[in-house]
Amino acid sequence: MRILIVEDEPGISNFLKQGLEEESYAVDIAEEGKRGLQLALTGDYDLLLLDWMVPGLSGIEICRQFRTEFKETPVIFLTAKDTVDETIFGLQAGANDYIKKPFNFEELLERIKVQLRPKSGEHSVFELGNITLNTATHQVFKSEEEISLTQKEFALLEYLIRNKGIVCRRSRIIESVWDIHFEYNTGVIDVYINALRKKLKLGEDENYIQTVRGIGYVAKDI
Amino acid sequence: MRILIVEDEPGISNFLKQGLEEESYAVDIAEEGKRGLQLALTGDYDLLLLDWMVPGLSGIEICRQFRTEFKETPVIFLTAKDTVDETIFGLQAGANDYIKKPFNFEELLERIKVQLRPKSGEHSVFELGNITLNTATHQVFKSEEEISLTQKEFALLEYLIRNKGIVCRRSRIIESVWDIHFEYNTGVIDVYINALRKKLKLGEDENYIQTVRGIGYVAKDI
DNA sequence: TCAAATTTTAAGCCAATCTTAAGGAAAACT
DNA sequence: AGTTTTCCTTAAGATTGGCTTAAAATTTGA
Repeated sequence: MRILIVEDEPGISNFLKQGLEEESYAVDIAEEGKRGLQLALTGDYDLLLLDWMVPGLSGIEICRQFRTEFKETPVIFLTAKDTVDETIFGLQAGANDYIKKPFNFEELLERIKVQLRPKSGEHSVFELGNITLNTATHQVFKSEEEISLTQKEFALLEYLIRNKGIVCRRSRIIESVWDIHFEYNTGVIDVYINALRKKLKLGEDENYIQTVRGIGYVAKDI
Repeated sequence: MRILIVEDEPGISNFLKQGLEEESYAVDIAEEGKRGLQLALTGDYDLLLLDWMVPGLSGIEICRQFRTEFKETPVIFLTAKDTVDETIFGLQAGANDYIKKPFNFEELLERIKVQLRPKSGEHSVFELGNITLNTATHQVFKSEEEISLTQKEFALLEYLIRNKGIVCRRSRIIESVWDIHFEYNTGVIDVYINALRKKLKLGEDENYIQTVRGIGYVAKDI
């Protein structure tokens, strides 16, 4: 996996280069905007790390021009700015994620992994036992039969299936599916799990959505 | 791992408590500053989450006084304020990190893990003989077989494994796993040790959980 | 704008889990 | 050996948390 860093502070870029190379990424550095864009367009990278402010061309501008050519390659911003406005601005420019300086390297690494994950073979079709979920067409089938799910039902099922085999904690589910971060003294999850099990007509031997008492739920092929 | 939250808004603190407990931290809450400081100084916590503004004593002041006694224990500020000045002020008071409200629980969790990493050893997978315990997925395996444990069973096993080779006193166990600080004339530990041994089907030659008469228990790979 | 579909809240019920308690077994001490 | 202490084991009561349902709130679509 090849990563391009566009960053004018040698301290930061070298630190990143070393750390990422230890994780066996191939890393190039550009210290100036135009050079950065040139490399980005010609260098066949799998991911871009752009500083918000670089001499020559701003990270934003690099991202925008880069996006006209490469639609899929993920871009992560490193930024000292943290107002919501500018974040949104950055994301509109086509960035996939951003991370605030000073940042934690582990965290950056996690975000890089998240961005690279799709490339290393993510399909839009997921399976769970005899259930098929297609995120592209937004359809769910059980064996041959199509199951009609509402948005939330679909989102919940998708979350569980994407994390197949991993116990999903309630707090995570409520954050990821409902985007609620505080005060969740709510029973929505239960209601939707119930709806899913019902609509999917999970029989005795089809316990694909198991509850883990006190923690949450887990999807299993059994 | 024991965490103290000093926060006067019950909505936030309860949300945090629940979320963190699902991640198997032992959580106490103080809603008022002086009480918070008192607990912090006496409670043997591994990490403090301090709200910037709490009635009684400000988070800053709690942090400063706490630091005169405990140099190592990490402190994270929860703050609605986000100006650089105040952040620096907070960090000078001895905080290890700060996070702005409204924050994302995942992010907070990451930061907590970063702070606790040196102590906890970074990994979420622990081993004891042929037993594997994964705190991230909340699963336990013996050889290939998955063993289903309840919350308390899991917490107890985790505590013992994290302290592998170290004899764990009953009083410590009851503090860390049950969050009981006084009055431990109770037989719960015995009951749960018994349940663990049973569920893990520990045979003659698999005495991974040994009792130390008069003191407590110790986990050993043998 | 009104009706229908979806989402969320709330409450009672039930089952899993947690805790207590008590009798028996094993170890340590006299 | 007898006594005492500590631990193991079991079972029953208390508690918690999840399931289910129905109704209220919200959103969507005609």
